Amino acid sequence: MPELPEVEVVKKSLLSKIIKLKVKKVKVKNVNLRYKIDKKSINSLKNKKIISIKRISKYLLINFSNDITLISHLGMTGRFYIEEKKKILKSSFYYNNLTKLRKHDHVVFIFNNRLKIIYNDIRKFGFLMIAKTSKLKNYTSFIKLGPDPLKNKFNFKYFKEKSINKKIKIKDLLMNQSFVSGLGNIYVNEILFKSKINPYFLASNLKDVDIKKIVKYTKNILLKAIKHGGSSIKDFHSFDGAKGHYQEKFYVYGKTGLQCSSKDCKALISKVVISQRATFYCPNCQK
DNA sequence: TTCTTTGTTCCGGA
DNA sequence: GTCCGGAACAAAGA
Repeated sequence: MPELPEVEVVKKSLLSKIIKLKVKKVKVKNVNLRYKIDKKSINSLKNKKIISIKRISKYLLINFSNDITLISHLGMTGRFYIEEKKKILKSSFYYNNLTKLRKHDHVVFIFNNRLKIIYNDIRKFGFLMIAKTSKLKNYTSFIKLGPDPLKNKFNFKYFKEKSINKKIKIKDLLMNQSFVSGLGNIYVNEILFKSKINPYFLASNLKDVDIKKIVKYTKNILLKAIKHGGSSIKDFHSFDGAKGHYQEKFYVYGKTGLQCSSKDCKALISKVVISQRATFYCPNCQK
């Protein structure tokens, strides 16, 4: 389930492989993702060069020449993978052969050096969309996003001001993308565990010291996850098929009934549901 | 067949 | 008008 660290890892992989390449062809096998793919607009990528690749929250932005940007959100199970040329094939065969596609491959981008990038999405909750680079700031999904948790703007002062009147559970606040953008269920569970705060605790009741801990561990955990290539649970693999390894560092996510990892704590990790999301915590450490 | 999974949006009540 | 909780939605696998 791609959250900020996973999207950042995908961004870095894409940067290392396709920056400055030119699109030779786009093949759309299935238009029915979260939002229907507009074939005409996605075909406008043909002969355009990749200028830069960025991440906003959990969105991936691939900027092409001629003011075109491909916006992508991986949803639950979206991923990009790479297929490099293995042997010399007749180009007509190479560019048209779709028989080798795997199940749930939906879109194939073929570049001028014959490299292929394939978008695969089992649940089809992700999407690909074309926008004008110069108009990205007007894109409605971006307008309401809160600060990126890794940026300086996400700090104690911001958190305090925004949470002081929020009579909602701290877990719900961290999950709210207009408060801070990029966190998802997995990392919020982990952040609250490290901060020793109960997920049900009301945001307005947090003490300064609690807020400082949350801000610190948010950045800390995300950076560590990025360093480990993200978390490969369910369907996330990085670009070249390699898995991320941060899931091996989880303290509470998916650890129901296992002993808490804190020193000298014998409590078992609880699983409850908050806002229809699985929530894991240590009832002893997170009071 | 039913349940689980996630981010986002919408609706109703306070 | 604002805030908050809950439900709905997308699709597929176990």
